[in-house]
Amino acid sequence: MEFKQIKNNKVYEQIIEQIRELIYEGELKKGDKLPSERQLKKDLGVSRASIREAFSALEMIGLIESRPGEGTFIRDSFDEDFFNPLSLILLLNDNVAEELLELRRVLEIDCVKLAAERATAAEIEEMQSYINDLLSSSGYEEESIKADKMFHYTIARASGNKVLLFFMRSISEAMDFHIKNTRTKLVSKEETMSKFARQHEQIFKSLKNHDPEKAAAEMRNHLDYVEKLINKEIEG
Amino acid sequence: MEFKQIKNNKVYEQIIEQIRELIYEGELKKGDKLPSERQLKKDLGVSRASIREAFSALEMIGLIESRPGEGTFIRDSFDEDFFNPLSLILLLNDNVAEELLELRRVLEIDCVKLAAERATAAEIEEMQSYINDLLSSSGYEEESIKADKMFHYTIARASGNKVLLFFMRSISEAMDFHIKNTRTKLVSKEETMSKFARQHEQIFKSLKNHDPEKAAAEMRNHLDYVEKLINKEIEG
DNA sequence: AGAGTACTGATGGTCTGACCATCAAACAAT
DNA sequence: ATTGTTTGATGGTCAGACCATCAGTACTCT
Repeated sequence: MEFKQIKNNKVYEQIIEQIRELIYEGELKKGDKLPSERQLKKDLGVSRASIREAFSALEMIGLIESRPGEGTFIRDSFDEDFFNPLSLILLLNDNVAEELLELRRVLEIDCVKLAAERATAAEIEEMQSYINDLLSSSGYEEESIKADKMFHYTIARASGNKVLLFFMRSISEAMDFHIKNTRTKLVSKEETMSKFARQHEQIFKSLKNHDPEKAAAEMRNHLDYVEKLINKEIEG
Repeated sequence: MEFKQIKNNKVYEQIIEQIRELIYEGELKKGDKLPSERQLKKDLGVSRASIREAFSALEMIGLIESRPGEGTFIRDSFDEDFFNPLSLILLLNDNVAEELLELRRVLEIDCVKLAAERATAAEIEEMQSYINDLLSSSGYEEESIKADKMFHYTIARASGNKVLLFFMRSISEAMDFHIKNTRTKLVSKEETMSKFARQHEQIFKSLKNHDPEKAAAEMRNHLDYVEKLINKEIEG
């Protein structure tokens, strides 16, 4: 005898499933407008409440966007600034700080290789400005942190791989909470920041010369230093 | 003059925000039971509908789980089998197939390095079994695909980095849709499968000997071959 | 005493109908 | 041509109701 697992899907999950399939089949594309809640209520034979549960879930993951008075639309890009739920989930796991550090390391090194091959003139110019920011902002914690993050972020963007960029951002966001205090302590030291700035410059030079291996080596060096500091700070 | 952006957060978003903060502060941990919807309704002064919208969103991303008659709980692990919303978002982007391939390449190579260092005896044994499956399942498409996927999946798990495993799964799921048909065509050829099996064996040997660099090289070789086939299939 | 049964209360799941705020478009007034 | 006004559709929120499910509890029967 063989029994099939009985799955008592909730209504809102079935609604999501249908929308999902429409996306797979290409019937729903970026920017498309979904039917109104009241229309869907008729079409699907369910209550508006269930539809709204489905919509809020889809909005949470950044797939759709509801605008009062207008309607509900499929988002046209996922690289905009929306809350990334991944970081929330990562929060709940133990030892996740170490794993995040490890993963960031491998991703960032691959990232800088790709960036060295593909970075455009505009992106290189942008990186230069963040290096300048870091040099001139010594003493101002917030500005320093921002300049540091933006430098790395721009590298990720210059990799030309949006999925990679998305992953890097998820990791970065998650790390912000796990290592928040540590980060502030690190950057508050004048000496550390000037060393960061110099390392960034080294990475940047290799990027500018489109030398992937050199850039990777410099990034490795930079991350070694960062991780050493973090470990020292964590362990006391 | 400087104006601040007015943000009229929806009620359900504010509820999520509060839960989020409770997690950050450590007041909510894995397996914890949330207050009932009716209790939260009183505490927060909102309707049950809004609370349910918040909950369905949190359930979508796999953070919580609602069980009728019992209550709502924080999930105790995110590596179980829940629908991964990331793959849905990735579907909407153009050229994402190429980016996924590129990203999988770099991640999988780093993955196999870590796995070579850390794989346990049990995991190595598991890999061996999937290699045997692949050898013995020639001709049966479904079994071959499963054996192939499980081999790679086990490597990801053996890396010991759960976040990395999570990312690999997201990529794998997303790729399944973008390259679904292609995959089936690839595996249907007897010749291809036997070659896959041999390459898996090479990777496995290096893993067993805990030789990261060799394993990475073999993986690179394997992925080169796979990507060559995929490109050939896509272009005609 | 032990095992099974029935009741009860709490919980999530769903639906209905209502009211509000917002927006776009058509229209009216200047 | 610009500025208000109206109107209808839409999303946002709420209250109240009913159901199915589950965990105890009290009860019954042996």
